[in-house]
Amino acid sequence: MKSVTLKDVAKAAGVSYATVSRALSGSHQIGSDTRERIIKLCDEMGYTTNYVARSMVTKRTGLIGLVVPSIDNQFMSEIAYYAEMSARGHGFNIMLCNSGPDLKQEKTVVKLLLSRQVDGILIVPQSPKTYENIRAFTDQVPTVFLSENLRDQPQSYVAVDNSRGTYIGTKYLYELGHRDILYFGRRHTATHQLRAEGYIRACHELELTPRFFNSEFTRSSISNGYQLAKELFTKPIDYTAIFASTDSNALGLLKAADDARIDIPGTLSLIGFDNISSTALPRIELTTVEQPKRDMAVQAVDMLRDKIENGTQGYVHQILMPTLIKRSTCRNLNEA
Amino acid sequence: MKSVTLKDVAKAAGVSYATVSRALSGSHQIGSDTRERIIKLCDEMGYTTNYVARSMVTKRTGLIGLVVPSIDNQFMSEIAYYAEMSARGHGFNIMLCNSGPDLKQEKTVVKLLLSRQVDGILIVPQSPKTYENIRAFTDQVPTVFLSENLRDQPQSYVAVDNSRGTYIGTKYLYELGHRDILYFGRRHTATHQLRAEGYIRACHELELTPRFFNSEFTRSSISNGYQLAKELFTKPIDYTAIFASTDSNALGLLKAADDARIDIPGTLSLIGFDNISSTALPRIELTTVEQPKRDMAVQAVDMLRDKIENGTQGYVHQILMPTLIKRSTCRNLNEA
DNA sequence: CTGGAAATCGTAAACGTTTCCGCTTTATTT
DNA sequence: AAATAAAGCGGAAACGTTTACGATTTCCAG
Repeated sequence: MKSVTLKDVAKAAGVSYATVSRALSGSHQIGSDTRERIIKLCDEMGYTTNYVARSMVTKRTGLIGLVVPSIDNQFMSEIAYYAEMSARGHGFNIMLCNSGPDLKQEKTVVKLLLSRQVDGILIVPQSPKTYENIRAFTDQVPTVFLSENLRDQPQSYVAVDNSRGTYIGTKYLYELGHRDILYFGRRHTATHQLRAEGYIRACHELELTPRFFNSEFTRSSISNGYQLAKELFTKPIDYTAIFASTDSNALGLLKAADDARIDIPGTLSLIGFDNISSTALPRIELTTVEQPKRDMAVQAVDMLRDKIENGTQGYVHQILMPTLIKRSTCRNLNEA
Repeated sequence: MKSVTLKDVAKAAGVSYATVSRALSGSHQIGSDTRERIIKLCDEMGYTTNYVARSMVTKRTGLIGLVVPSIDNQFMSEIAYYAEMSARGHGFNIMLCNSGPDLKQEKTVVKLLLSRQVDGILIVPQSPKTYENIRAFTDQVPTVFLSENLRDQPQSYVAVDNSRGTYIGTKYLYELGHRDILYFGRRHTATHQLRAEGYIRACHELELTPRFFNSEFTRSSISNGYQLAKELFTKPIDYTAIFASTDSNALGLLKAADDARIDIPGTLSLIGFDNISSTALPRIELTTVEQPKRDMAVQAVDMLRDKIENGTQGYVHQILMPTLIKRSTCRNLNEA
């Protein structure tokens, strides 16, 4: 269990431990012959540098805190995957925290991460209130958000262009011949306001009348979508397509549609938003608008690295383009 | 950016910084009046203890390395969720690493975690070779595996009883009237050998003849399952049920069955293994054998905590019971 | 009133690095 | 050949804690 330290290899090499440190760090304050000798000795003795001791003096841990509402969520786990890969490629490690359902826990974990001396924090906010919830800490450590929920806040974030996502989605439905499109799902957070906005904008351009069926749910989940759709389908269906605010909602609606024997896409077309991996599954094949999760993650860590390594001040809003993923839940009315 | 240290609050309180440390740590070596005064002062000044400095002296980081092949994988992200929750509840934080597709990267991240001075490692191996791949490190830090791949190795692990899982699954199919059951998928890793074993054992008990359709794939994925099933369905179907070695394989087979217009469960019943969350989706509703991911995760961190905090030597194999999740892909032949 | 135990607090060492400073030795310049 | 620069290395401080040890004070029993 006792690991070998700089002192140990210094003694073995007959040099001071400062020299060993220099040999490892690639400093040019050292002769190339002694460097090689020391490096060889190091892995002979199985030396590995102690990051926590290094952190003590360098004031940098090489740690990035990743806080997500819950990692068992396809969107977040994909983000986490790419973020970790990219971060590690640049010498950073990820400390993972679930911020859980309530703001208290979210605050707790970012406090914890500060105690852990992380160099930066990557956070997908659990609610629009997240910003004020952790505002006290965001000036203590570089932070970038993964959400468009903070439009008017002096915080860095990267996100898809939510508005454009719904915009291109409804345009696509229009091209397919749909003239009565219902927007289904959440509307009351900033992100979802933007999505609704893009839908409205497209409607106006195409001279369609926007129609909403809203939920008061604070969380998009399949079961919430299911419940809401159950309610929706008690009423007559006087529309040919539905734009669901999230894939989860769309999946819930799909289930309710099956219950009600409503054929999708036969009698009703459906499009979602996010392109979580479940949407590609057989028998689902949901047409949807993709959030470029990979790009989001790597751009977020790039942004964070810039803040950390260059001490960049100020904030930047990085908006990524959504793309349409055409699958099997939208019917082309023109080919009738 | 400059944070307040023990010294700062000591100066403000007019005591030595050892006293402040004692006040925070709940030591009895201090008067209750001064303790309260100091504690109040601490959060007035916004003091938070520096974990890396503490780690220097205590030789404990309170960090657990979690290495998974890839976190964007429903099984692993669920494990990660419960592991993080449980770990944090006990004062530990999770350092997340994707071990990627190759053994080299797995070894690299484990080495990295050692440098990071983690107190323990939780690892879901990416291959049966993982054990020898990282054997050099497992005696340097408490390690527990999340896999039944190491039966004969002196390593701690927690896993489902894979053999029992397929055993109860095929018994269930039998009860439903199935007499010709094909086992579909992988067979050549220890885990999958065990699954095949349970199937064979049940077959013998029930006087059925075990039949296999094997893949040489080293990884269970939907697309691999799809390809394999494509091949399978070129031949005549002289069985009434299929036991897929993993849910992923089952999902791929489902797609191939749809392609081939084979009705599931109408003409063919299907059962999977793992109960990844996708299996519960509408239009999928896969009957499957569940791995108790939550229990696995918390038991794994319990085991790890025991090793860390009590220095427990030796190894323990914790086998958890699988449960059958009855959904909609198995037809009851008795109700014909 | 006194002796000693208990309570409270300060001093200092230690953890394993990195890095500044200065010393010696070698190489370069005029 | 002498003066100067540069290269290579050691010494020591510093990072912010915890904790063993020792010193001082308080308190109560005898």
